[in-house]
Amino acid sequence: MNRFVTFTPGVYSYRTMSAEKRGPATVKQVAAMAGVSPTVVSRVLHGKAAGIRVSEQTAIRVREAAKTLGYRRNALAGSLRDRKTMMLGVIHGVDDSRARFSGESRYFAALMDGIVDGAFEHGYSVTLCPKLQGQGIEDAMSDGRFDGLIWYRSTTLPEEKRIIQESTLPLVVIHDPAPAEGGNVAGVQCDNEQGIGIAIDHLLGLGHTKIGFAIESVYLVGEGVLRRDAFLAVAKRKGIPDPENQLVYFNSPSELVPTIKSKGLTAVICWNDATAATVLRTVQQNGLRVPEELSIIGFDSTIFCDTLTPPLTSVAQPLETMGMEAAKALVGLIENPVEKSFNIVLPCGLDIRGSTAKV
Amino acid sequence: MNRFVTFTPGVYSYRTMSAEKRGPATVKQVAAMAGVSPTVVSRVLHGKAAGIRVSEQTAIRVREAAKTLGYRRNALAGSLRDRKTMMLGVIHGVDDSRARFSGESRYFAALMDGIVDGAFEHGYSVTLCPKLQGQGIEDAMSDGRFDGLIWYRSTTLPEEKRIIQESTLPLVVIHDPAPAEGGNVAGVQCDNEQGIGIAIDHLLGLGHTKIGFAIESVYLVGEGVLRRDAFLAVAKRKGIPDPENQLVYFNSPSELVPTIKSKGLTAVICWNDATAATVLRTVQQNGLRVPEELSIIGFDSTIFCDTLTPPLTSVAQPLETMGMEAAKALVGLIENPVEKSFNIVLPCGLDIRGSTAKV
DNA sequence: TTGAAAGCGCTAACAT
DNA sequence: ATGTTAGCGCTTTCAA
Repeated sequence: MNRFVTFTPGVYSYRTMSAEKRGPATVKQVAAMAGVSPTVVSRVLHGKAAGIRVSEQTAIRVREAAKTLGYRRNALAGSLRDRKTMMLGVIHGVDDSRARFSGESRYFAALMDGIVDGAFEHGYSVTLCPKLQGQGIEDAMSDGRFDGLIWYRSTTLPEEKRIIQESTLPLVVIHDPAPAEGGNVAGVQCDNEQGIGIAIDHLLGLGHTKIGFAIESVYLVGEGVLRRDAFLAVAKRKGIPDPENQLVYFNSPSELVPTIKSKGLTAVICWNDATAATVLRTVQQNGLRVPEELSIIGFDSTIFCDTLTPPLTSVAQPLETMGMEAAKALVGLIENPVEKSFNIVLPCGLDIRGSTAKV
Repeated sequence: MNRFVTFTPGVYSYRTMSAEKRGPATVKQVAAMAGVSPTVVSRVLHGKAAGIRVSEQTAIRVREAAKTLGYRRNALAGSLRDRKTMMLGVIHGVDDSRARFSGESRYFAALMDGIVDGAFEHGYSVTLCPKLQGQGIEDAMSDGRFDGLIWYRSTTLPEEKRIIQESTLPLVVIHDPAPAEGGNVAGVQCDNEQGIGIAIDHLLGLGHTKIGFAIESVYLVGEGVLRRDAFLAVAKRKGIPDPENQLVYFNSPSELVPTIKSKGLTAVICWNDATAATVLRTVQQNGLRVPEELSIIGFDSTIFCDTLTPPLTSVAQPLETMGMEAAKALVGLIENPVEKSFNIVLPCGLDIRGSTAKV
């Protein structure tokens, strides 16, 4: 029995198919109206130009029917069949809350601008997934909705490492390096060492030699450790004597001024802007003038650098570029899977504001 | 013939089904392993507690098989069948380019924070759709991927009005009112009249009576018109004489100072922050001191208000709230469609900075 | 309590 | 050049 009851050539009984269909017309309906099979409709409307093999006459009838019926391709059905959704998922849990676009830090906003630009350029949509709503990352990884995932994270839990390694989906991790094991994962990071390097160069150029690196002990994980190690490596390379002794670890701001004075520092690089703001406020409260008596450099160049007095000189991550590269790398992994994971490391800039001066 | 070759009870020959399956296991595979039909698996794993009707024994076997196989529900397949995706689309074309998260204006960033919070709260994901990549809004409306759409727009083309009216999908328009005709559409706007109202009250409180409203002629469309009309209405209501004559339309900044002086204005409300910045710069260049000789108020309270000298007093839209309300309204329309369109109008605040002072 | 069948909309593979 | 079949993974009848 012919399932397409309306196929009798020339007889357009498509109206009988389903008087009250919600939503847009389907290939089946267009086929009925044009008096052809759904296959032909699919070929005319979506087939790659190469192997269409449909008579021009038929094609015209099909296109007309499609137009009349207001046909739109159902992307969901196509995706299910082709296992291709043209959607990238962004997981953006940071600790226990989601990253925010607005607020003190332009971090996530700039990153997303890059991601979206990169994705759109290749025709992919970008979806923000609720991480904490029962939809864990492992669900997002395997519920079929995404061709690939971007994971913006600031901490590395062991549990997460495992998930990343076992991912079956192309994955880009922003901030952390991709795990050495496991394929089809890319990492995108800024070059902490180079970033600390330009900060130190800037200070050396201003005549400083007693340059410290400040970080709350509690932040000695993840990025904090990376930047501290970067400081040690670069300082050593630049010939700064005994950099280990220039480290300013602290638990409470009250420890800052004594430590800075006892080490005789004239400049402090802080592991991020928030810490720099703390240092700035604290030393000022203790009567030290910035930048006259102490130069301070932050890291991240968040938007509130401008709101401090004096405005904070800070190392700037190329956030938008990082987002863009992440999206591009992900599209690459999707379209050309690779065996080995790899990392993309991007150079930082230095936004010189008012918190640094000649010694 | 039994399609489920492995159904012989107790015989777990699921391995024969498909030795090399990419991606996660399916209900079929779990069924084979547990020695039941896919129907039962679906019922155990996803069925609403009410009508499950499966023996506890079987249920346990199914759950174990699911765990062993690492089963994950394929959201795509479910969505296709149920016509429910739990995804909201965000169209954010502004003129010819997409809205940006970072940059001078926190506009879109704050809006998105609200949208995402609102959506996540109800378990919906949020997808940013490329508007200009051949995927017009009409495609997004009917490709089956979204349960509803949020359209963030700053201009109103007639063509777009038509699309909105004819939308078959629940739709929320941010910025413009929902068209009177056509159902299941909501509009979200800030209360321009109330916003202008608090600006005027602030100025009246400072002793000003010669209060103008400035806008480039070219912006006398959409929101610009709404705010001008709001100014006229409020000014009239507050008893400011002849408000029509306090309007400062201009094509070039050079027209500003002569107009302001000829009208004898002591304060100017500008239709948005960018225009306010132009007015500020121009009058200062002409030797007028702000706020001593002229008070200036902007509209939108964008982040660069703080970077001007003096910092700009400005009417603030409740952007995050607007986004949140938009998402909630959309979820409402999805889950409980309404016949008539409606609008949500939210009150503005006034961020008082340094550009206003006693007359 | 459990299973078979059917179909969401699409298209590649295989006829004709 | 065009049509039939089958199946992506899921779940809701309906039947046993």
